[in-house]
Amino acid sequence: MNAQDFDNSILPWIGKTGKMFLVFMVDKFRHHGLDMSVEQMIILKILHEEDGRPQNDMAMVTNSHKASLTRLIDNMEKKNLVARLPDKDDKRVNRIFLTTHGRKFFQSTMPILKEAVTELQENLSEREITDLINILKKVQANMGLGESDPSLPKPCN
Amino acid sequence: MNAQDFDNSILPWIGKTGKMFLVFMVDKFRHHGLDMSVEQMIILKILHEEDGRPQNDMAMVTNSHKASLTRLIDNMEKKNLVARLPDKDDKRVNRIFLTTHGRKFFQSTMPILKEAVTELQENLSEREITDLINILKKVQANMGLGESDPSLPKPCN
DNA sequence: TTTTAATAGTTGTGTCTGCAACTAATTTTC
DNA sequence: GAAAATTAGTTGCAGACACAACTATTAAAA
Repeated sequence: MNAQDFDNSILPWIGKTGKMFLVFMVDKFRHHGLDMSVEQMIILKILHEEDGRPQNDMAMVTNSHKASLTRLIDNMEKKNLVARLPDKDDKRVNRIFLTTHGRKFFQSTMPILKEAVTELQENLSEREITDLINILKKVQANMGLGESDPSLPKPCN
Repeated sequence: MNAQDFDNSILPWIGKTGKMFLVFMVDKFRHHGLDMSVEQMIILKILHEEDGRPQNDMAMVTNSHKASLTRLIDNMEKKNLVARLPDKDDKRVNRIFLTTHGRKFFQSTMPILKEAVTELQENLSEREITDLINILKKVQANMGLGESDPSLPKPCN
């Protein structure tokens, strides 16, 4: 394993593209005057599709630690984007709901997301887009296998 | 822009793969008993290729804010992986050098990186690997263009 | 040359992240 | 039914991140 092999592998490209993506998105939000992180956007999107999900579900879907979700939801509650409501049947469970403001806010960001998609995919053919997604699915599967190792602490706990 | 369009774009795939990658790498380091973050590994790799780079250079290369580099290098100095040495000609500049321990440590992680590459690329053909890298290059170029907008605060300042 | 501008780096503040340890509630097991 | 194990969530602690404001040094402009 020399430097050449490493640079010709997908590892550094996956890593750098992911990092650049986060910067790209935050810059885009800021440029439109939105005080919004990518993580908060993901939460809004999930709730927009299925409101009232348990907090623990959100941790699973977002590949985050449950403790991270606690703080993220805390901050979003402060901004009046979401609200915690205790589950009626299971008192341990917090269900997260979009507030009216949160729903309106998310809808107002749709044009920005659309703009981001357009810019990201500029100069990419339809074929390249589907190829990229399919290959990334394989890469995700490769990374996901490790989670099934029972000797390791599982994420999202 | 509906949910379907969004999910069929590369945006969520880039984002999720990037996040999974960070978790994957940290888990791998931890599994081998290494207290090491991806960011620290990148710094070690850069210095291994070109020792004594100015701190500001490192911020540019790693797409990080210079303030982030300050703390990252702080932590790596505490672990005796790198050392700051002031530039002789320009007293503003800190040059970062690998310590003997840092160099040895980085070399000991090479097998782990090799293992990570192998796992990431499992079930991927040579063609898919080169395709993925080439498409990601285009995506990076698409994200990089925004940086040239003079009205925006530039990163790495 | 003296003032002004640009550059490198640090520090304060706040967000997102994970891990470990904890509480409270629910299941399982005995 | 009571004890033990599991689950959901919070909190303390710490690493990594960005932005703004700051110091110190160097370069450019007047």
